[in-house]
Amino acid sequence: MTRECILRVAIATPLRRLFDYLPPDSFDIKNLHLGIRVSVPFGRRKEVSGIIISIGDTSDFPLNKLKKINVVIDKHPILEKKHLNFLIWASKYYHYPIGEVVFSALPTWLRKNNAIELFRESVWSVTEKGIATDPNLISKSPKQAQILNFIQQSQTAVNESELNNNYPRAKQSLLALEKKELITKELLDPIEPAEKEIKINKSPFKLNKEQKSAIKEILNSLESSATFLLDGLTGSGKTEVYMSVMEPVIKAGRQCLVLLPEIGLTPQQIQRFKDRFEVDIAIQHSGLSETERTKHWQDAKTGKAKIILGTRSAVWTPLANPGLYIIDEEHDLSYKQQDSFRYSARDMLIIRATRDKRPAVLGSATPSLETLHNANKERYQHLILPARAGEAKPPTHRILDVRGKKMFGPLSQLLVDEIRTHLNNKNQVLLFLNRRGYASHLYCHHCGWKAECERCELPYTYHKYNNRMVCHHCDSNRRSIKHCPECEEELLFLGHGTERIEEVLAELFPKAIVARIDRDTTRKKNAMNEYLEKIHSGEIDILIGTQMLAKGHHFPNVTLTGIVDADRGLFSTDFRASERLAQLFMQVSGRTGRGSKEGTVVVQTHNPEHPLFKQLIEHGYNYFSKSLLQERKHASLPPHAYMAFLRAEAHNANDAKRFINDAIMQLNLLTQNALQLFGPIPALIEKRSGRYRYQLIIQSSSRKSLHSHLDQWLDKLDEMKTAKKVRWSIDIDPQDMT
DNA sequence: AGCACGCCGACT
DNA sequence: GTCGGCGTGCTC
Repeated sequence: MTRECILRVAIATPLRRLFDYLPPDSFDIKNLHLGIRVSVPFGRRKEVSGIIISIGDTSDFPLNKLKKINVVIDKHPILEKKHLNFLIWASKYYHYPIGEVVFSALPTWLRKNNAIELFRESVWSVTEKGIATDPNLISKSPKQAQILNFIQQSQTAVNESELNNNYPRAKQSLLALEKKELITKELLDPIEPAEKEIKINKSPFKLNKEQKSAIKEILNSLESSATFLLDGLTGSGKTEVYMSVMEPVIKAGRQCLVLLPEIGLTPQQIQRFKDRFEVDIAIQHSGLSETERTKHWQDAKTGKAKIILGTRSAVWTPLANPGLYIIDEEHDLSYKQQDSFRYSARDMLIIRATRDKRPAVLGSATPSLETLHNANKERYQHLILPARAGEAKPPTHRILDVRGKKMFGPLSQLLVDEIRTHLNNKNQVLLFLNRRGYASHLYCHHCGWKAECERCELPYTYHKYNNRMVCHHCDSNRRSIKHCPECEEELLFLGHGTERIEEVLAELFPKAIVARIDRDTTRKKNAMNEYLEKIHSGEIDILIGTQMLAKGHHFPNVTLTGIVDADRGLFSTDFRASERLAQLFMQVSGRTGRGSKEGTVVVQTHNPEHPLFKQLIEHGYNYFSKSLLQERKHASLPPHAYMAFLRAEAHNANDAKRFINDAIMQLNLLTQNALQLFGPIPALIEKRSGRYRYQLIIQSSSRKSLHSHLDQWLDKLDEMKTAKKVRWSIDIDPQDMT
């Protein structure tokens, strides 16, 4: 019997399985390795890219029906075995199709069929015709003229990345010039550059005792897979600890993967790392061009880059020589992908570190309950940084009971008086309201008509600056109306947004310079940075902001922070709402006051007796989180239980409900009712973009029993008739009920 | 997800 | 008569 060579290939398709292929004719089997990309025929498609996941000599599929691989694309694995195994693990853990997972770990450029093995940088030089051409004669296109001039002036060929840095979106102009035969392109050989000398600059800060001892603890574990929770307020010097630990790791030739929240990966933050470490830094950022991203990805894979800095998806970047894994603000929601492949970058980072026998450091001032639970169980080492001596004093908190008090729109008389005092003392004020726009509802007092988004059946938010009604759930918007379409009476506003505060302040404090910072005012590219500069220079008196202002920034001249509406989220049906509110409360409180200036945080509420405020203010986040963990324990909720959601959406609510009910039946058959099931329950926002959404909560006290039957169950779901009418997905360790 | 096959409505 | 609508079925 001849031994067949069967290649099991992952293909980017929603099917949760591998596909078996035969090697191409007259191909030396020795050159086939795991992690190599191949082009294969797939269904009716002739050329689809896949990655070899395993090689064997048997197939469950009839041998005579196996197809042959068209072309082997790579000589060397594009994903190393170790990394591939990690991806396979992730695919199994999240019960998500292996092909999708494996391909999501590649930069888009390499996901496609014929991409070359190593990214080769383009260099441009002038042709003879180009030398003879006066750039000023290309008068129609000033940009082309500038670029041609630049290349002419250069002694040698110019790197495309340099041109891109000097001239944003230079590519088009380059191609145009190439077409005119004025310049020509060459591809640089991917020569391994001589190992760059590692230069690390001194920290401008002096470390305190706690920082030093935290650094020592982590450094003692560099060869182990210990996980650390670095627990410290903003301004307690977490980043200094990260950098101090990175230093010896990089000196030893190892790499550091650093994850930051989506809004934390700012140019300033990147610069901080660049100032300290003069080494290759690979940045994984959505703002980068595809070629740059591919280049950074490859620098990480070859080990050239010593630091990999990125948001959620950077957790999939391959590393040649991992040394340390860091995740800042580990509680941040942006680390959980909320669609398609719903992974948690924090959890994946810890798994990677463990598999690599390298330490992971999770930083946060307001750790998630999951992480605190693990720290309490001593699975993680809890390192606490107190606020810096001589720096920010903890702010004073005050609850403003606004029941029955005079209101100026969203602001109470009490708050207005506070603002006035602080402005008179030449200090800045920050007002926090997590709602954009002018009014959250637009309704008719006469007949009760409400302006609603038809697709979501939720009220439109009125935005005054552009006179539009915007659905904050699906982003659809339309021109606003003044009069009721039913009875022609004038429409009224209900509920306040940041725009409204701006308006009220303009009346009450006509001389104060007010800046409103939300997604509407920072849409333009550099707007946020311009605002930040003005705030730091003291040009601005009052800042109004949404969530955007709650994280990452620090405003030393702000002495008063007002939480305008603390009541929202106090009584939500989502069991995580109070955790979130507490985190937000702490984050907002941590924005202010440094040095001599003391900060005050005031909270406007109609529920001054609520234990959340009392516990947070009197005992702090740590104490509060302990009592939350107790509650979760009594209620058997995460982290004291393990959860998965089956989510389904359909145009017809009954289709979604019927699907969930069928799914429940199937699961109970498989597990003999061993799992706790709750459903079908409508999603927090039941209808979104025209689809009704229902979910099934699957819960168990054991992770193993939760996962053990899911694969079989999902196969059953694929076959169900009712599944055809819905879009469904599985969410492991779900983070919110939306 | 793609992609093709297939069976019914309004048009060059 | 055909172009094209999106239901259904399949992918080694």
